[in-house]
Amino acid sequence: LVTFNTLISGHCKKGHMGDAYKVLDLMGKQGIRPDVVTYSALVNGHCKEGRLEEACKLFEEMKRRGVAPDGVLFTTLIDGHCKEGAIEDALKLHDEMRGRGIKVDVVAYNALIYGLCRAGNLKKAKKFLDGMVKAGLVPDKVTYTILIDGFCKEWNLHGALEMRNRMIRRGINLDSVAYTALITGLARRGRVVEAHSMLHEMLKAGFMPDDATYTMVIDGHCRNGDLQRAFKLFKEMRHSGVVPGVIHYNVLINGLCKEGQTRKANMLLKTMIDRGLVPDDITYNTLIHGHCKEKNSEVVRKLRDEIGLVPDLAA
RNA sequence: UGGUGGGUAGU
Repeated sequence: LVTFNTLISGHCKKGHMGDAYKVLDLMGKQGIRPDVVTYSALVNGHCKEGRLEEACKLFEEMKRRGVAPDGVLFTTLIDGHCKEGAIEDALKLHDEMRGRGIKVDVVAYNALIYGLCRAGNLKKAKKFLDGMVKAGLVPDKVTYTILIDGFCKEWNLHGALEMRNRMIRRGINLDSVAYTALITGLARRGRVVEAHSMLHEMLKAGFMPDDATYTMVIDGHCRNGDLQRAFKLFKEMRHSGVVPGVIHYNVLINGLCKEGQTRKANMLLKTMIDRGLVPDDITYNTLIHGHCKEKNSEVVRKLRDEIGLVPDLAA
């Protein structure tokens, strides 16, 4: 059973649901009945590919077959619904879970808080935070990071910073993900100076900013029209061991385009290709957008012919 | 053996 479950979970994580079902079939032929772990892996796979109906169908099928759902399976479903924006259904699942006497752990609360944040209901998200504490649970760094990010996305930096303080008061240190969530909030708000100093604070605290952290500080400088600092940081980040990736180039190309420096943007595109990076659809859309604004549709055609980039529908 | 957090374009 464990062997089959391991295989099924592997296929589901890769998004190869067809293969997962082949293994399930094989498993049945061996006379082994899928258990709650098998179903969780499959349900998770369907959730991650955005097929909630399939996930729910399996869930119902499992119950019909007399397999009892547990907390992990409920959390999987709750998270799947939250990510599709179906927060009301996620809350119903939460009720069903409690009705069955299944305990709601930190991971389940985190999934719900994430969903509430995505729905823009920060008030209720905070209530759930209080609720989990009252239930005797200890919010962890994921809980707080979700809330920091949630407040940032609502442009409520005050709320985000409050969450950071609550986190620290609980003796939880910010890690690089939490820092980046905050830095993102600051950078998008045009508060790059603070974002940049937070990057230094992070280094002092012993956390290595990673590619995402640098992306946002570089992007912040670009949004401020300060390409000098953006490029300077782009060079500096190598010293932190961060290898420039497609996203970093995309951010810089976008910055150049926004400043009307489309020729330099093209040069940067060539540079990234020379360095062995593969531009993605965002690179192309960014360039097309920039060139169209400059009424350079000829250049767009040239980029397509010379570099062979294919615009997608959005472009 | 299964579940939760951060980054770029357009929309």
